[in-house]
Amino acid sequence: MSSAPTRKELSHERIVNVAARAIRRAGYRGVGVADIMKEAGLTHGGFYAHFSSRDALLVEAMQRAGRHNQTALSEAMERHTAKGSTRFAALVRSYLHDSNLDRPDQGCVVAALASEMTRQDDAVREEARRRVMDLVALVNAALPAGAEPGQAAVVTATMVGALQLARTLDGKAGRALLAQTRAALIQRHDGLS
Amino acid sequence: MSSAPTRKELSHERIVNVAARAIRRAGYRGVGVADIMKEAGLTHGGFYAHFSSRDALLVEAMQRAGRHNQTALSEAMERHTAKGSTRFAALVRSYLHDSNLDRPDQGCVVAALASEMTRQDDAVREEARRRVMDLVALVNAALPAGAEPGQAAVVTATMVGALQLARTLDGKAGRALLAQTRAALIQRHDGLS
DNA sequence: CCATGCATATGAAGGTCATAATATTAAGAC
DNA sequence: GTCTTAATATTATGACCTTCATATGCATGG
Repeated sequence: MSSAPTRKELSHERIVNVAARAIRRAGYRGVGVADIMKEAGLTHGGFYAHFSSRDALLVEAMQRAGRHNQTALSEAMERHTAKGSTRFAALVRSYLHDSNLDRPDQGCVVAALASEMTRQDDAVREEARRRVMDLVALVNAALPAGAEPGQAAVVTATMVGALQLARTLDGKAGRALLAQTRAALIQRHDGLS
Repeated sequence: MSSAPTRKELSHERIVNVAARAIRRAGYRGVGVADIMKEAGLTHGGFYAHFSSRDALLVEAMQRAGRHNQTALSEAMERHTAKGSTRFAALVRSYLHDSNLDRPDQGCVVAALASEMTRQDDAVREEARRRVMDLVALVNAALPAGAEPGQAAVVTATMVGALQLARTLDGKAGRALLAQTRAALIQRHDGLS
């Protein structure tokens, strides 16, 4: 299975990776099947040899995006804890980094799609729920020991909301909002800066 | 102007009110011109006698929804401060009330559309920015005197994110997240309760 | 009270773009 | 060299935004 990826599996991977970026950049409905296939170097005709429906692709794309987010945040935590920062501060600084303002296609999939999630049908919605729960779990694991239960959900909501509002406001105001949110979260849950 | 509304003005009002609910329920792209006109008791043909484009309607609809939100929150604050609650606690309890889980078309327009705002073109995006700024201003006015500058933005982000995440999670988990967020915000910024 | 004229709404149609399905061609394995 | 896999090209079907010619209805003046 993993030893020799067939040509079809390689194409499948490419399509999913392209879609994982596309939905974060343009939303669930922002990019069509034809565009995604084209960006993956294929034509749209063969799409249904890979996925049973457009929604099936969306589910895989969200999964892929979520996995990328988790590894990126985990790596950021490893990197900065080595430099004396706490895991939580590293998480907050990475999640709310200014670079995420311009590149939603590489940022958190939950923040990129949150307000559209409730409008998808069952399979996509279910995957969206998992993405939210995984993100809360990651935040919870990064919180200093002894934090009250439920704080992880509140922190997650704050980060998701802040990223969205900062993207809606223009550059300067957006960066200010991100900075305020970073400072508030780190001060509140870490004590130190 | 305001003394005798013409027939056209009445129709216009109906269309905008319908659209203000529709975009919060289904998203910017979720409902077509024909659907909105139908729900307003008209046919889609005459749409462009009222609005120069679909986007022009979206701008007015967001404005309308925002105004409704502001008055609803203001009224909730008036009502509950009379019963001994602080303005801020009343705001948080109203914004994050459980009833908003099932009725996004009556809740905050920012929470309903935040992740889609960055993908609209100029006019709609500009109005979206105003909606965010107005919401932050409302929160700021409700914060106890002496709050640090910038706290309003963080509180707003928390409320917006919490409502979105709670809607994505199912009923029970969603209500739990809302409750945790209400408690955290009120305890943090009010001291009491 | 009726007729006239403008304001307003109707319903059909054009054009674009989307998902989905199918037939055909190209490529690779045994 | 045949057989299977995979991608291409084409088509069917249907939404949706927008425009336009036509019809309707309300208000105002005679």
